[in-house]
Amino acid sequence: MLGTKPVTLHEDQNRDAEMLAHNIRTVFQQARKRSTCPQKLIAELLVAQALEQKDFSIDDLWHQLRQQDARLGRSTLYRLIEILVHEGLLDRIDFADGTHRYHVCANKSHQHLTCVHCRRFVEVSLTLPVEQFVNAGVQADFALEGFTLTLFGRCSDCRSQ
Amino acid sequence: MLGTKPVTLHEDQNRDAEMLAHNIRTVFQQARKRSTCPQKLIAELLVAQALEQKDFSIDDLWHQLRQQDARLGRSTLYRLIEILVHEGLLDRIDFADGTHRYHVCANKSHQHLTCVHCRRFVEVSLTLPVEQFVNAGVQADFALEGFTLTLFGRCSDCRSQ
DNA sequence: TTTTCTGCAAACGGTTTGCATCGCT
DNA sequence: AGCGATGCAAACCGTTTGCAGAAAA
Repeated sequence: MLGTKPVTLHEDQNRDAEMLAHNIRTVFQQARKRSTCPQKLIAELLVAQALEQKDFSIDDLWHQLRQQDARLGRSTLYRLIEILVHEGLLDRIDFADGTHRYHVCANKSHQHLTCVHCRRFVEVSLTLPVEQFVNAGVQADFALEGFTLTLFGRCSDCRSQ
Repeated sequence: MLGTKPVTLHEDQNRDAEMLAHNIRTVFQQARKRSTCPQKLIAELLVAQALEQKDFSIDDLWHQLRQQDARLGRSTLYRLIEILVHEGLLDRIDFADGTHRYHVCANKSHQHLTCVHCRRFVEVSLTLPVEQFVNAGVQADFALEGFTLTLFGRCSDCRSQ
């Protein structure tokens, strides 16, 4: 497996990472009047998370951030994360038990496949009958603004247990 | 508007209500060894909610139940609701801000249209490319067990504000 | 220096838990 | 009578808030 990936993959990843970093910085600048150390640390950490395609809880982030700055407060993290979620850079997945995890948005589709057992999830890309959605909105007298599709299943690891 | 509905509608509603009441009773009997007053009150209330096609929070239920039995405890309500959610008779809709409301399941599709402003929601029935979902599951090595589709929009009341 | 943002600690709100009591069976 | 379910109150846990102090501009 290793070595079979073309070199351009790394270049693409770098480009994506730079773009994401830029987007995060921009959103922070729009929302706040001063750029600070916590903002920088969070942006860096999220870029790393995005590269690894990992999802995370607030607590995960906080523990990692603490390793860089032991004084960074939970409330700051909540405040900054809220901004990013609101601006659509982070996506929040709610689980049936009321917990939730975040991940960096690769695109705006919000289509996920999540494991009902270990809760890991992957993004999927499906072709959906969006017109039908809009029609359903019209019939119920709703102006449609978006949608979320979550597929539930059991991943191979959790099936074999 | 009133009086235009055919008589059969009422008959259907009664039939649905009886079926639902029966289902709830059955689920309680499976899960618990004794049938009690709180179980009965909750079953009755849920049937009423289903007929009115209303969604509700735990707190809504609790306040209504209190009117019938002032001693009914919150924890009992949580415990019994959990059983019904687990058995699929109640569906829980999570909102982006971490709150959630419940409603009695009309079917197993879990397709909703929710207002981003007032959070009211209606059930919709769409024809979705389920095969595609299964394929996506196969590709990610997940055994698909179900899915949830939520459409977000703004209802007419909230648009005019 | 001014004003914004942060970190702390306390408050908050919904949910769960331990336990004595109630009430089905 | 026996034991399962309930009601109460306290614990819990993730999140939010108020405020004094730190640090951008």
